[in-house]
Amino acid sequence: MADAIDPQKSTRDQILDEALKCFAERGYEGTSLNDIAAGVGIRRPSLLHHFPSKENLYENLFERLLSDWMERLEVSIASPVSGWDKAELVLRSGFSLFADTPDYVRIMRREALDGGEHLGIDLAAVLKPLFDAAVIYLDEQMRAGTFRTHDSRHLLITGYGAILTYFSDAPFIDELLEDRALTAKNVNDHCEHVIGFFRAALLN
Amino acid sequence: MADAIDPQKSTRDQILDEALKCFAERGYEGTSLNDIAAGVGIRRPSLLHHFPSKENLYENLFERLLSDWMERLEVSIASPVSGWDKAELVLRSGFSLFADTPDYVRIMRREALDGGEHLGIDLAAVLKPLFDAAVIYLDEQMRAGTFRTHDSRHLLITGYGAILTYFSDAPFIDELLEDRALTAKNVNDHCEHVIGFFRAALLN
DNA sequence: AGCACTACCTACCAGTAGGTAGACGAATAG
DNA sequence: CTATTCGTCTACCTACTGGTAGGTAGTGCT
Repeated sequence: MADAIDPQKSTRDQILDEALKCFAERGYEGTSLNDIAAGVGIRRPSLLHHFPSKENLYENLFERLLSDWMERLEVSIASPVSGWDKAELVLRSGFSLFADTPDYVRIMRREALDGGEHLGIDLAAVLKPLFDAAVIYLDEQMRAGTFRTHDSRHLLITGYGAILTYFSDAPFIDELLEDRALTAKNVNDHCEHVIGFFRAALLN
Repeated sequence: MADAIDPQKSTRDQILDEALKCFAERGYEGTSLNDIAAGVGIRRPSLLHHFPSKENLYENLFERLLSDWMERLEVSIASPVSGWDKAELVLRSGFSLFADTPDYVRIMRREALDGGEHLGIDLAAVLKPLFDAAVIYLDEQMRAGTFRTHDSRHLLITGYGAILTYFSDAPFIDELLEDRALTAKNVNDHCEHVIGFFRAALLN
């Protein structure tokens, strides 16, 4: 059952990796510390030597997730392009971010579904500044006539759902497509589709 | 902790109602039979008198969900309108369906996230015929020039994500909107937004 | 009255959960 | 060379899980 995990990695990082995989696949309640420990090749008490509790492990994982994401997203958000190019850049960087970390997407999704019960962190509170900044940006573009008029908040929620779902619900989409959703080709196809769809909806 | 549940309802139906609520809120693993029984106001063994096992209870719930949905969706799918009117009708009936049963949406979402592990039913297999029919319909419209050209399968996945997310992730969206996502007004706003967005993307 | 049936109960079972205590061995520092 | 620290282990704890056993009211039929 133990995976071929890079033996150079510290046990702590191996635990975080394995926990990411398990929590993404089976959720917080569906994952036992024994599952994670077994995946790493140690016993549960040894795991608890590195993280004082299941909840603490989960929170560490989630903090790493959020800081990774924020870091990568802020780079593209801060870029100097404007108008549609900016929207496209953010969409593309979101796609590559999620394609690199589909397990993060699933955990994040589970957390949004639960309303963030397992966390000391308030997920929505962390993302809200980004949301608000995006609302302001979209409203400016619409006022300037660069984008067609939509309700910017609902537009963002639509985009959030459209993009994240492809990664979070990959096992389900596999069956609809009769193919692995997360192959490079399929991810790219979906990315191009979403960008084309948004362009058609936003540009005249 | 016991809710004000209509005392006329049979115990069996009260159990199904409470189970729906619990599974939607906390997931399959996160819900214990004690939780459900307590919500109904009976003990766990009495619950197990009505359903032989947790899994059986869950499957009963899910079968009711799927048959309700299929029944309501097929009515609008079978309607004689065509072109954009048909797409709009299906979108609207989907919205009213989901708005009526947001707990169903959350359970369904959890199932899609897990890949359907708790079920004898294969969720994707049930929905695939609808998916395939919709692909054929969209391809026809695009070939006829009624709709702009998109990848119809990815379009459907985008729509699936955009619509379901609003209901499944309602607790999270509450915080982004700083308002209850599932008020009649907000649901209606989101519905109008999504329809407007799809119209802009599909029609010239 | 006698019987079967429903719906509930308390008490219990084996199994597993997260978490703790304390021992062991290896490495390391003084 | 000793003392300490680190990471791991086995053995254990309590709480809770899904599920079972057996019993008991109440209902309605014969």
